[in-house]
Amino acid sequence: MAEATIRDVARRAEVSVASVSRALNGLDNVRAETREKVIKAANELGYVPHAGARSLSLARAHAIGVVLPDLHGEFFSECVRGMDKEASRRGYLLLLSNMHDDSDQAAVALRAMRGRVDGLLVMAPHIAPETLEHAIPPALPSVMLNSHADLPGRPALRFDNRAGAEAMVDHLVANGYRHIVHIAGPEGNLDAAQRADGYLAACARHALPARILPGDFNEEAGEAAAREILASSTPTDAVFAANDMMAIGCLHALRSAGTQVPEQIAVAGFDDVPLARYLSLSTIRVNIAEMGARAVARLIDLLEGKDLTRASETLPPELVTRATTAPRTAHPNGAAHA
Amino acid sequence: MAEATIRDVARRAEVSVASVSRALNGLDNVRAETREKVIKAANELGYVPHAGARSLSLARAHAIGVVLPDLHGEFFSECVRGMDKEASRRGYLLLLSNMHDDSDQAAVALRAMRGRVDGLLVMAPHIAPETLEHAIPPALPSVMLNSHADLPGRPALRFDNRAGAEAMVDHLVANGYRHIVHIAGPEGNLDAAQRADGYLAACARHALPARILPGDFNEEAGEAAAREILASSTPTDAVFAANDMMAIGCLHALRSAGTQVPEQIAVAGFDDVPLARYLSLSTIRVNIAEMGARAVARLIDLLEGKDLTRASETLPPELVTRATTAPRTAHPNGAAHA
DNA sequence: CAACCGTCCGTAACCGGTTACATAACTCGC
DNA sequence: GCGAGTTATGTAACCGGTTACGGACGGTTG
Repeated sequence: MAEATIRDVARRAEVSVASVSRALNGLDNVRAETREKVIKAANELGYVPHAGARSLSLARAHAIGVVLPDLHGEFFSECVRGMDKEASRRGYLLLLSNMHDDSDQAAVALRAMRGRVDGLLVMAPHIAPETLEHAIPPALPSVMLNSHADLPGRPALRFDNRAGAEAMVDHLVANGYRHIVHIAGPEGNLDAAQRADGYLAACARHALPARILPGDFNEEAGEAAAREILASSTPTDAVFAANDMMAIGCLHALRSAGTQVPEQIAVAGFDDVPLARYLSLSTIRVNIAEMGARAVARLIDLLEGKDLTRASETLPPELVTRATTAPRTAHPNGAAHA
Repeated sequence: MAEATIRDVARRAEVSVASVSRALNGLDNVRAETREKVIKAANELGYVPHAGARSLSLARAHAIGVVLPDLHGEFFSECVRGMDKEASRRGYLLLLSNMHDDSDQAAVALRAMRGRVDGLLVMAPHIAPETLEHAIPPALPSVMLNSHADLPGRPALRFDNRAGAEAMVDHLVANGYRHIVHIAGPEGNLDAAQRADGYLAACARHALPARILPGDFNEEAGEAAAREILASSTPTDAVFAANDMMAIGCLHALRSAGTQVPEQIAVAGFDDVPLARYLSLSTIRVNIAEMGARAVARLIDLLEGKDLTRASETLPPELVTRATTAPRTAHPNGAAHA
């Protein structure tokens, strides 16, 4: 019942464990005949090496740990998909762990990785850098994603949220919108804060009034914001939500209330989730899959000694203009499909 | 630089490694004073146990391996999310590995799990059962998801694709549609085959003509099918795609061509991806997250000796009716938003 | 005081691999 | 026929934990 070990193979092939190891790992100091005996025995026993034992003696697990917060829908899958693609291309496995919003739990998740992975990918926009630094086993190489500040020795990859938000405001202004409301993301979330900053900066630059409504990255927050906007007396001709899900909630709520989008109020989001395309929602593309893949690539380079810079990277944002922010002056009636 | 080991802690606390192990694992045969010394030393050194070594001597990794095929978008994230939720609740980590369509690669992925995980979750609707059985390390408990046939000793969880497809056809018929075309999934895919079966069975039951167009689960296939339908002289009043993405592709292509949905042609899908709700697409809900969570629960029960039945489960499908299959007779013009 | 018991702790074996080092066997040159 | 050099192989230590086993110690009992 129990799986065969290297010693079982050695016994059956009538050689030593060292020879089995050498033969199966393709070292060249093994007689061809011996190698064949070993391979035959291994096949007969259905021997599969015990990766745990292997990584213990090699001090190499060929796995990388991924610690992510609770991500909204597609974001999560895209991120993991990008990571997995690069990881499997380079022969690594991904060990996944969700850290929920609590920082103690995060510490537990991070510690659980010790001794099973060669390095860590950590996305924790909601955890203070000192807390994080303390929670990550110090000798584990790691790459941070969307983290607050740089941790010493740990490269970070992040999106230029601020530039993205500014680009969107610029776009809205260029298309004739002047009263732009921002629906913010959750308090304490770095992405959310940077997007709000970019919005404020751009408004200031254009000498436009700024108005921020609270939100939490969920669709319902977008709906609530729409109600608020419709009920309020402040004039509003565009809504820029800190993420697509809120923009979508807002879009639906506005349309359900009979408001024409974009004729009366334009709507824009951030992230470019697949849904956005179907709803013709203008947004800022955040290629999270690529970020994941790059993070893995950086980490593996680091592990294999190929990355000596340890520099952080900022990925440029990309403005995606669709029908929900069509130019204010010209608005053909039914140009709403992808 | 290197991480502290249990021996470092023992040295600093001036006790033996055995005491350190006992103290840190909460065994009761340790004097309170000793335990404190150990904890103090461990904290000072920032000691984190090496999970790999631990699992080697305990023969328990507290991790479960997940081997999935290339899943389309949200399906993947939902599945992993459900698994992760249950796994982290019960103190297990998830080791992820994509197996692409190739069965050799699948074997590699499965073997790489040996010695790292206590059990396996395998979704492989495209791999022959014998091949699979041969590829899974025999002593690894595992739960199959959507697999072809039952493997001995390995419980399987699957959706009742056939019943779901029948339910959708029944619904279309009840709503007055008579010329229903099915867009099939990829050749050799079990889900696809069962859905097609259900479609054929229901058509036969209603004495309706059946017509199947080829597809591959991607949006483009849905678009191609739409063109085919529009170009063909065969009358068609409803399209039932084997998954939502194809239905969505078809829906867009039909609308772009000026066809009214559902007035001229109804469209239905399968899966109920989040997008479906926004597009008011009728579909069969496949609660993949719950399936993932259940699979994890079953596997852990198996690992901990709580599940003795090893029985397979079939999860019932759920029909979700929305605007794209509204009754044929009454079709209010603009009832298309969620 | 000896016998006995319980508690706490340390030594060393073990999990399943890899590999440094020692050794054996074999070739080659002289 | 012998030493040097090369190559294939085996022995045992090691990776970092856990734990069976036994010893030391102190307290109780007869």
